[in-house]
Amino acid sequence: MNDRSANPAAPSVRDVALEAGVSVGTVSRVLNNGRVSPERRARVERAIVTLNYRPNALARSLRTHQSRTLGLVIPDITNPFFSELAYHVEVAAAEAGYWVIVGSAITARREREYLEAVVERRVDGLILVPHRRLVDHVASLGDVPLVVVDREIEGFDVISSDARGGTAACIAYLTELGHSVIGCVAGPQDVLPARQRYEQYVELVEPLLREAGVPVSDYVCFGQFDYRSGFEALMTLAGRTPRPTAVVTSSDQQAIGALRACANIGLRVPADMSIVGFDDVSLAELVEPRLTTVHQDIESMAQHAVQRVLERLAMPRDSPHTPHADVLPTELVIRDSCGPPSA
Amino acid sequence: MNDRSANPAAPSVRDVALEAGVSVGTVSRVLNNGRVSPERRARVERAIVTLNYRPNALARSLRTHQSRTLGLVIPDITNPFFSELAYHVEVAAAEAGYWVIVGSAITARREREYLEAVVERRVDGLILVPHRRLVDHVASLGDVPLVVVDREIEGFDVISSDARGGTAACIAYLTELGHSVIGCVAGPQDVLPARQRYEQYVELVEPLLREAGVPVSDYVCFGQFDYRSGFEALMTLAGRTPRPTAVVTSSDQQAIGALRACANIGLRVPADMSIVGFDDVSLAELVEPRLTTVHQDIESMAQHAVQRVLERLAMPRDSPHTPHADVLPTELVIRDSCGPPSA
DNA sequence: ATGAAAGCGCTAACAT
DNA sequence: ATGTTAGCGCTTTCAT
Repeated sequence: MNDRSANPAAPSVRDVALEAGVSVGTVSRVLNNGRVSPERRARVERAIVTLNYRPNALARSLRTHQSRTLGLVIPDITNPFFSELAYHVEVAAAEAGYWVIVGSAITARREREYLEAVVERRVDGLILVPHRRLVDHVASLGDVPLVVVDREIEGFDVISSDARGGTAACIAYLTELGHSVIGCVAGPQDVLPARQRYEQYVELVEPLLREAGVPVSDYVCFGQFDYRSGFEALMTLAGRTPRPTAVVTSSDQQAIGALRACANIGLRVPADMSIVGFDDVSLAELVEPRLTTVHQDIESMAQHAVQRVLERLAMPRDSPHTPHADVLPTELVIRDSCGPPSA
Repeated sequence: MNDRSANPAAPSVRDVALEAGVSVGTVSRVLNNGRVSPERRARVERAIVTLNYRPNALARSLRTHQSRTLGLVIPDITNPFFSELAYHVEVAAAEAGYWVIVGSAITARREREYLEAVVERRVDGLILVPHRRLVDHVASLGDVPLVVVDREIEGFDVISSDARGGTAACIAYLTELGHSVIGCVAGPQDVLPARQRYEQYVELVEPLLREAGVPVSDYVCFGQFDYRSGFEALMTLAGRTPRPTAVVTSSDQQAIGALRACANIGLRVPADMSIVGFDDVSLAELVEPRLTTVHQDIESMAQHAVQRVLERLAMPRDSPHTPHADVLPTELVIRDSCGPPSA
């Protein structure tokens, strides 16, 4: 290892002690608000300023077995849902005196690497939005307190929001408006909330479609959560006969992609086509038309996640615990992208 | 400190050595690909698996004086420009075998805290997008290699993109289209690229406006980089007489906010109003109409930043170095939000 | 209240 | 090639 990369001048407790004319123990005590006479405390503090001393968090954590750091591993920091989650997790953690290391794990392999890196860094706890359901590698992580957000892993605490309820609210709203031929842009089915949204859709819409004599399967397109999937799905759905008059999606990004597709093929929203999103990211009310969507309280999810992980970390490791599941309420936000069918 | 929060069972090199019947030195050597006989190597590797051992990165860094970690401190992870930057920095760093800790510092105070935390964690280098120009606290950080992105701090390496050139290209394009009364949504003037965009605008548009007998100051609105500022600015600008037929902005988010405002007051884009963005975040081509904007190569900025910081970190600390400034080219991407003035 | 000293988990220099 | 050991910078007994 190249030792030149060490900061040659970084002062240590020892240097501070020397400068202040006290022992290292005393320096450590002022650093940690221990009992120190005012006179010596002042001397130490002066020395700290003089030397521009900064405690080495590595050494400190090594000694105390805690880092006051949480790890957050998400699939894609570029996705507004996750970047907002990251933001709120940071804020909630900071409030409790914790830092967070976030890792954006675009692939499952990368996720595994991140998880390991973060554990090797001895974070005190872990918040994870895993890629898929079956994450065997979490088991090998040791007994770091871990909470899963927006997904589900057997045996761990999970924080999610009420996907079924949200979807049901969408469908109810649309049928009330007069729609019956309702399409669905579904998300990846190995992701829990996407599956729930899909299942709830089928449960509610299949009867309607059967009445019209068409198979539900023709009115569902599976894809990712991204814009492109929404775009492509809408192109497909718009080709069905009878053409759906409304489409529910699994993310705002899909919905915005669908909006784009409508614009491209001359379908007016909502006159010719109603679109409903999912998530209510801040962009939702800035597109044209403003998106009717299902609001997920990301801030609250973040707060619950941090609280749970801190809770786990405060209890003895071997204490028995049943995993806890928090399902946060979800709410339909009505804006401009839905209306009665024009036919 | 509460010792219960330590992982009680986390095995150490010593445990592995015991299990494998070798010395700690040998274990360390297999961990670091040193010379070890195949036979003992195998024994150690087996022990590692058996114990589910993970090296303690803290102890390792403490000993070697390097963490193979970079710190990235940005103003707001929620802003797509920065989240894309974060993503690409992570990728570029990973390629070189480095991890990155990202901190989203919404306030200047928070920025200072992050910078300190990250230095205390002994990151090998730092990439920073500072809040304001005058960041006295970076000086007190010690001599960590630091590169500044998209801003400028005296004495440090900086990576930026050609804001002036980008703005000039917008204006040229608009005048070619026939516009002369061009408004401007400016960004915070203590942020370098925002100031450059503004200055370039004034330089180019003031002569045009003077001809029309109106003061430029009436055609500029200052704000943040966010949607709301763009929205509000456009509302103001649309009230001027003569009404501008085109507006240049300082970010895509501003531009999207402006698009919204146009929709609200019944201004068609681009027929009644041309809008040009800045940044070309992935969202730009997904709004309706698709945004004509100035493309910044975020990926390239990220790569340059990582490369520079790695470079600094490889050279001896006391070696003389003139700060380097990389200004990356910028490019006008023509999509649908601009057209000739209809009047 | 303070100093001396042990030790957190690891690597690297030194012996062998 | 392998074992032994000092020490990275810190906190925390244990004496005093």
